[in-house]
Amino acid sequence: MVTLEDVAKQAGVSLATASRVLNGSTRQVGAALRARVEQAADELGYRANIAAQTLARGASNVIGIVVHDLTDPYFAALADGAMRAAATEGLLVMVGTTHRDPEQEIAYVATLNAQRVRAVLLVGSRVADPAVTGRLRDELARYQAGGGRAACVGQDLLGVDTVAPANRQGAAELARALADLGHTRFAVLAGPPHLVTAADRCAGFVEALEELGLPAPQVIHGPFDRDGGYAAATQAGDATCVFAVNDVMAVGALAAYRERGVRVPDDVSVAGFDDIVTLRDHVPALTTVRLPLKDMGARALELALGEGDPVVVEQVAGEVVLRESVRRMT
Amino acid sequence: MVTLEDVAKQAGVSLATASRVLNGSTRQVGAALRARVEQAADELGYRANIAAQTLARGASNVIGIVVHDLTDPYFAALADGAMRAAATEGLLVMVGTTHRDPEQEIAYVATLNAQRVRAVLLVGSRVADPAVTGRLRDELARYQAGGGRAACVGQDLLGVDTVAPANRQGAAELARALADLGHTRFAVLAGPPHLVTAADRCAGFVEALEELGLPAPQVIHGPFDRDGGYAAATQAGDATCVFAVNDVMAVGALAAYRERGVRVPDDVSVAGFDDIVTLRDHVPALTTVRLPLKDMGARALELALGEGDPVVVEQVAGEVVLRESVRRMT
DNA sequence: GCAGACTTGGAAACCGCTTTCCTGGGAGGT
DNA sequence: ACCTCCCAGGAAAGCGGTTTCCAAGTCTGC
Repeated sequence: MVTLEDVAKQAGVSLATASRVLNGSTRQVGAALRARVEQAADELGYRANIAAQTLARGASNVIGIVVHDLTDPYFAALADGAMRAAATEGLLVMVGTTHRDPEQEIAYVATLNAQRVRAVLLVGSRVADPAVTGRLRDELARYQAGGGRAACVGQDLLGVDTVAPANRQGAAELARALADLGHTRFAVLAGPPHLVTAADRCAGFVEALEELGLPAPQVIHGPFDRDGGYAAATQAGDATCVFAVNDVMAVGALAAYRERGVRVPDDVSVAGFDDIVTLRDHVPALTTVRLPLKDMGARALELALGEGDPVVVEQVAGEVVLRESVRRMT
Repeated sequence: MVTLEDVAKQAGVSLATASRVLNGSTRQVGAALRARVEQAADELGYRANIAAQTLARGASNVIGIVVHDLTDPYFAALADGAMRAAATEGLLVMVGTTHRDPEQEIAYVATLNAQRVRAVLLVGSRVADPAVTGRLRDELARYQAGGGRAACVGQDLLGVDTVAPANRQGAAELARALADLGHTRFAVLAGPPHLVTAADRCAGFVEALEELGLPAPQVIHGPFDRDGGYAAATQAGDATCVFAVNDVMAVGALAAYRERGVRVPDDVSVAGFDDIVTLRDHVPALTTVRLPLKDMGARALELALGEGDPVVVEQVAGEVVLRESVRRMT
């Protein structure tokens, strides 16, 4: 590989001058030398070694993003938002997928720490297990002790800047909207009990129904994905309206109903949560709670990059979007 | 940050010994010292500085993946496949999204080169513009001249190892399958004319029809995305069967028909290409050509990591999947 | 009990770049 | 004309590791 020294030699200047010309500096370099250096670099096809720069400068321009699964459009949208924001800041992005394995998440934070990345973004829902969360917090603390910055999208469980969707409120609003339509018997496809996002959405929904004086819904736990929604839907009893705690599960539920000849929304209404863009053409169109995922990703990056010493927790409100997957009763 | 020197000092050993204990080496270290070093590292919370390691070792364990758009499930699946493969190799992944801007793609390759990444994967369709492709090739050549490895998923345009979906054949098979169902009047929602993937799929389809002695289809160009499919569908004439060159466009087309009250497949049949997983619950279920996207991503990484000096180009066959979005005529 | 072969630990060179510090020369002030 | 100040250019000291090369010790075999 061509090094800066090669360029300097070819241009007949010192290393320092070559560095100042090519890799940015506050110092001026005379026009003549500048031209010679640039020409030499061009002829030789010089590319600065970023590892060396990072080492010398003591700061890198890489950020790390940790998500569960890139093929899940929810994470893809969040990651995309963060990546676009990173690009405008001239930052490079390292992406890690954990496939929901907390150990992987911890390992990834350690690695990003080793990379001395400028910031790390933890995206997605975490389990409430204090042992695992504790170790993740330790690893993050270690990273932050070394000057690293971190932010997270999801719950405020980690003691870092957080962009938190207002899961409880969103679910509660949805519940009220559905009750407004005349529904009284509900089921919740609630996802895993220990997953905080899922639990919050479920709780918000249940509480809102309680406040309205409606009977408690049937709560069915299961995996947080499409197949989980599918399976849970087959267990739902005589509810007139089913709330899946995320859109992907709702789609699974719709598939289950379709296969069994249960008409949506005629026989049963279905609602989800997130408003995944890829699903906007789904039939029937899904009633859901819209979250501004891209903005949330971008905002998380902003928080991570910011100086703010006190830990910031931003609630992001969702917006209930009624579509054809629910019907008015009576 | 805690450095190796801090650890060595705390353990009362030399830098060399500490390095050998903590960061892997062929050399043995005595059990007593080893234990002291490990304890010191643990107490101090030492994390090796990867930038320094990369510099010293002259090799990094990072690979770069360049995709157009992570929120497009096609790229997400490909990237996911590659990332899973990378994880099993213990490699870190740097992901860049270009949003279809060729300049960004070139810039990203330059940056990955500067990072001295082990390999770079270019994923996705490229435009046929020789000027742009030439510059990308130059940048890649420069990278490879420095010992870098590259592979690409898409067309064999770059002179690097390539995993290429058999677009022509897949489209041709699809055409024959549709003709078998009795269709004779076709339209192709063909995407941008200069996009090689789109052009190949269109050409394969058109040629197959020609071979069958059927009339040439109406070819409608437009963007390669959902809205492109939507717009193109509104321009389709009296075809009984519409082929969108990718699934996302097909979904757009289905949306357009739905809005206009055109029934699919009763009034018109629709087929796509890719078999995007997220769309498997779409209604009506989409007839398409299945591509093993995850495997392709993984395979591309394998090729990039491999030693093989001669450039490998692997064709990956697609499989026609007939679903309810098409009907039998007669 | 001793020469020679292996091991183990440490000193120091090196990876490629940034940046501080120093030097010499030209500009500006009086 | 002299002195100061400023600025462009270069030498060299890091940044945090790895690895080569030595030296000293430990084992073996006879």
